[in-house]
Amino acid sequence: MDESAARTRNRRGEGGRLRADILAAATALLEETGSEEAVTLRAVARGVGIAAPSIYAHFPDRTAIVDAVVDQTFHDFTALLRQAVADESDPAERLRRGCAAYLEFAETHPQRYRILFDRREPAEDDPDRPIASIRKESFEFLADAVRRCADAGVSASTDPFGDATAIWVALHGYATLRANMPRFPWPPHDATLDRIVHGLARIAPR
Amino acid sequence: MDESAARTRNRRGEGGRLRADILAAATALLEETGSEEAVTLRAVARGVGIAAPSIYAHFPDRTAIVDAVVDQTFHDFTALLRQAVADESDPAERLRRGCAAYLEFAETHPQRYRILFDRREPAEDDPDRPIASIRKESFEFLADAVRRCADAGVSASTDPFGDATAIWVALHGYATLRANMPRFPWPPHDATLDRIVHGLARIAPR
DNA sequence: TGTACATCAGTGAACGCGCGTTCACTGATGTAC
DNA sequence: TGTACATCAGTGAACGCGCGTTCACTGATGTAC
Repeated sequence: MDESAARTRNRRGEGGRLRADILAAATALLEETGSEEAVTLRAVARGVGIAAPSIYAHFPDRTAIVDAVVDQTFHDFTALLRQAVADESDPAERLRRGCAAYLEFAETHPQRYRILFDRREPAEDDPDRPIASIRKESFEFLADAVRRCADAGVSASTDPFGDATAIWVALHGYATLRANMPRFPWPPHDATLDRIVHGLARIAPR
Repeated sequence: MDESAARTRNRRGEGGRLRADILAAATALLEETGSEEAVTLRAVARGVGIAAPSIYAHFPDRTAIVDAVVDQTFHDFTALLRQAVADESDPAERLRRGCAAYLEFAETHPQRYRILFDRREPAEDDPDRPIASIRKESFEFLADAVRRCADAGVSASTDPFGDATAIWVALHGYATLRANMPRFPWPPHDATLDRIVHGLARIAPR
């Protein structure tokens, strides 16, 4: 996203590259301004260094750009979660790592995290872009981790689904409040994570 | 907020009544649309049934309207919290009632709750409108309740501040996720409240 | 190897819209005499 | 009790702005012959 550089035209057959540039500019704009409304078609075009109408070759309208950012973000988010727990067989550590990765993503990309979870979902899901299912999927990830702890006897949970829900809301609340209140005297990251994992997943402290 | 009714002009000396009407319209607009950006000066004027410039007699600019809604909301919120725990001497029940009131406000006025906690605070607080202090104050309310539990020996907490923080983020996460995901299979309200109060405030189940 | 041409990536000007804000104003209401 | 007048609550028209979107276009790039 270099606004001043004169963009060199893509070669034939490489027009698709502009799509990636548009997406990158939109993502940067969202992350910088912290506002979905700031991601205007014209602002994105300025970010890429192209004329506004050029975007229409790659996206049907403004909302499609934002939607694409959401899709990309969801992909990045779940990939990070999956990667964080890969190769971890100890169920308690697995849960902890998953939670830590969740918070890490939210801290590294606060606005992209917001766009995933901080908007109200529609009464009925668009079959093409089921935001509710997307959210539920990342929740299921958590529920699975708690279930493993319960199955292994590491957690005293009698209701993994309910406990996973509690963990989820705590993670979400921590992620958003922490981003919104940088000057609050937050306890150390690890201490809060401990509270959440031990207190809510009913795992005894190590 | 009746858009069609022809508004009868306020009598002399009662011009201030329009201020209240503007505030009410702005609040209704925010609560209906769920978007701060939707609270435009012109939309508010339409809601009240007046010409847009009439607002300038009562508010210096658009942001002042939103600020006034925030101030009013903060007042309503803390008043509800205070009232919820008045006359309750049992510390555990006091904490529980405080948490329940917190969630109740967020559920009844989801968008007004959002406007309090779901925006990033500025790097430095405006001395006239210290949003950080406002938030901290409602948090202190929670910290005080946890402290009372610890002092009374009802809670096993060794760090009331840290535990109150954990409760706070869980309440906030629950409030916002619940509002954003009406179709998620939420466990019963009471069960989640129990998890939060018992698991995070370290109070043994009754 | 040269050239005419189709294709593709991207542009510039223009549109109508709603916005925040300003300005000069209007007309009902109350008050002084 | 009547009337002139100041005040107050609120208006209508206009401004410049950035927006999303449309339209006809341009000019470089590759290709067919």
